[in-house]
Amino acid sequence: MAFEKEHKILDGYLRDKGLKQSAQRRDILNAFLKTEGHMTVEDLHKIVKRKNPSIGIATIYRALKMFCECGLCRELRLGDGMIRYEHKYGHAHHDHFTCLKCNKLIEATDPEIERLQEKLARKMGFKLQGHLLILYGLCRECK
Amino acid sequence: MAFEKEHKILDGYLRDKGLKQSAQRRDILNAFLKTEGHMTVEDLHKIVKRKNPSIGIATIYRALKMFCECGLCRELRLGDGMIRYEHKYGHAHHDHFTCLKCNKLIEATDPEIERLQEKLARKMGFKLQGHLLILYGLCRECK
DNA sequence: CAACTTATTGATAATGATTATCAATATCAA
DNA sequence: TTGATATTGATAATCATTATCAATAAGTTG
Repeated sequence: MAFEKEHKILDGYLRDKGLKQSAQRRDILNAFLKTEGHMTVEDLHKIVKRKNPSIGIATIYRALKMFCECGLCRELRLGDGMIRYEHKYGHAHHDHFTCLKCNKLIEATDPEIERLQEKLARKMGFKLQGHLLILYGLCRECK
Repeated sequence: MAFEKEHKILDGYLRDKGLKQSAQRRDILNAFLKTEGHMTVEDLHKIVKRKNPSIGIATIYRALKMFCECGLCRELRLGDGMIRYEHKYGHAHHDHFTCLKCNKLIEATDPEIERLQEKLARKMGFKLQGHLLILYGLCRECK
């Protein structure tokens, strides 16, 4: 299954916090890492169930929250009432474009936009720590 | 109370859709318009209650949804689990900056960023119809 | 290895914002 | 004035997420 680096990050986090390991959490991490895209908790629950049918959904919630805390995962609130999760470790920062017709979600970045955000924040006297940018519209296929 | 223009917009919308007027909705619109900032449904409910103590919260939900449909109001999902509402009519487009310490919410815009978003979307083959940009960090007072 | 402390798990109850339902009432056109 | 129908307010339903809790597993210490 590999993913040694990611497991090492999780293990380091557990050690730092004095927490314990568990087979369930390892299974969830593997399923999370091998699944590309922007998962919902329910999506991941279904996937992990194939390997461990008795896993509870509360455990998925708990694990994803922990993965976010140790930098393996990023939370994504697109305004559809569900939190989505994507890989963070080893992935450059990016924003998102969602198609209003087919609901496709695509990653997008522009370093120039990032730079201007910094500049705007500075101009207003703020210390920028992060941002959320979602572009809405019609994708190539739907427009 | 004035706000003639905004009431005219609402009335036109009602006429177009074959809907009826109501004193409650007019009260809600006045309360909405006279309140600056980024209101939550509950905020507005409290305010309207001062004039009409028997107004139900469901009516506030319904009215705000309608105000959004006719362009008087904009919905704002900041990821804190509640939808916030702000004036849209007569207000230039703007994005938001939220302070992670004091939760202050401030409006911000940069026409250059807007332009680059258009460009980025075009480059990816998308037709841009809107965007959501929230900057997170520490404000002048908290940093 | 055994005993003990404590984190984890899975089931399920609780939460909380929003939506749907419904009978009573208000609006508006004929 | 009447009839059709939109609106209202109360409240039940929904649904994603969180909290609770007893049972179990992990890891530490003697």
